[in-house]
Formats: sequence, structure tokens, C-alpha cells
Amino acid sequence: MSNLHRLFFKAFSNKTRLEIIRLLRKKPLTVTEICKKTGFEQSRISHNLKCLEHCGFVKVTPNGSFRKYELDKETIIPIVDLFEKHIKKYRKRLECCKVIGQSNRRMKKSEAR
Amino acid sequence: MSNLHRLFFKAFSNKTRLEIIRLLRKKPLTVTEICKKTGFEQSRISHNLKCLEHCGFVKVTPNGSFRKYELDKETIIPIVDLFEKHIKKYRKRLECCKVIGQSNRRMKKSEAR
DNA sequence: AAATTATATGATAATTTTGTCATATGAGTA
DNA sequence: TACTCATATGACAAAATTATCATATAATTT
Repeated sequence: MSNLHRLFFKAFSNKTRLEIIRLLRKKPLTVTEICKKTGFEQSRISHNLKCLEHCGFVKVTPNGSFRKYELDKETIIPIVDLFEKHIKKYRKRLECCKVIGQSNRRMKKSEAR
Repeated sequence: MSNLHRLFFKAFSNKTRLEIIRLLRKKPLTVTEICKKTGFEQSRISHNLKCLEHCGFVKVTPNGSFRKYELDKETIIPIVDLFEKHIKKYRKRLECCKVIGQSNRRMKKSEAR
């Protein structure tokens, strides 16, 4: 359980990256396609794809000015399957964890009075 | 790939919690024992144990004023094994990812001039 | 070669997560 | 009952992560 493990899980523990993984699980996509499907900004997608690539979650195939991203199937898919199992069992608890859940959220500046 | 997945991975992606998991992998321990072995503060351990318990990673057995924490073996151990495999392959890349790696770190206030 | 399209990247503000401090609770013991 | 030990918890400062903005690069088309 080293620092590497932590990095590995960090790559997973982010909304944008998980969304990308979810999409790529179906089929390879370009940056623009991912943008359209998620509704997220392009630079946001690029930054996070870079992270995923760096960590070995995705591979790229340049094609002209496009870059096709696809998911690594050897380890990422099996891991996703495994935690589906865990989540089935602990859904309720995960949902209301105070430390990492939404309830830990503080008031946003924009909400402050 | 929902918000739940994110929470699940978040539970893993923290130094303190990973250290606790590493220790509990060997045998069940009380809070004080974990404190001693890690050198981390007691409230830090308690807060994070609570998170782990909440997320179904650990179970507690109260015993007098002690509380023995042990790891869930059904899903957590297999997952750990799976990512060992991934890490073996991508060690180098994970180590230098700019987005989630150490190099993303900004200067601390105490270091500012 | 200028314009357009696709993607990447650096800096930084906004947000989230974490650890710490102070303190609370609860069980056992003198 | 007062004291000690084991653990929990709330609030908040500090640290880490994230998204966004501005801009860069690189391929393609006109």
C-alpha cells in the first residue's frame, strides 16, 4: 500500500474522469465527442484525459488532427466490475459518509450571506 | 459509474486510510494500536476509521472501552490484489502524473517569500 | 497563407479534502 | 464519585484537487 496505490485510486475518484471512463467503456472516442456527450468543457476533458493516459487507464491513437482515446481492458474493466459488487452491498452507507460524502461540503462563497 | 463509485475510490485515495488498510490487512487492531504503528494522531485515525467503516471497508467489534477494527475481506482484499497488477505495469507513469502526482503541488504558505 | 478545427497546456481562482485542536463521551478503576 | 484510559466528534485552518480562462500548437481546409 504505497503512494502509488493512492495515485491509482485518485485517478478514479473524480467525477470527470469517471464519466470519461464510463463513456470509453462503450467505445473509443475523440476529445470532442467526449465533450459533447458529457457537456464538459474541452480543456477540462483534455486535462483529465492526460491524467488517465499518464496512469495507464487509456491509450491514444492519433489520426490526423483527431486523437482517439480508448480504455485499457486488462485491469480497468475488471476493477470496475469488482467494485460494482462492493457497491451493491454498501450503497446506503457510502451515500451518507460524512468524511468523503456530500454532507462534508461547506458553504460556497456564492451562497454566503 | 455513478457518484457512488467516486466515493468508493475516494475512500482508498488517501494516505491515512491506505495506511490503516495496510495494517488491518495483517490483523484486527484497536485505535490506539493503529496510532502507535502509524505515528498518526488519534483523532486523525478515528475520523478516517469512521469513514472506512461507513463505506463498508472495515467492521468494528466493541470490547469494553476498546474497539477492534477489522478489514472486510470479501471485496477489499481482491481489489487490492487487482491493482497491484495494474501498478506493476504502470509504476513509472503513475509516479510522474502531473495532474494527481506530487508535482502538482503548489508552494506552501510557509515556503512563500 | 489565412482561417478553421481539434486538442493541449499553464496559471490561478474556486472548491474539496484533510489534519489538528479542543473538547466530549463512555467504560473501567481507585 | 473522581480519575484515567480509549475513542469520537465539531469546527476550522491548511493543504490538495479541480475547473476555468486564456492561449498555444498542430493538422486541415479554403
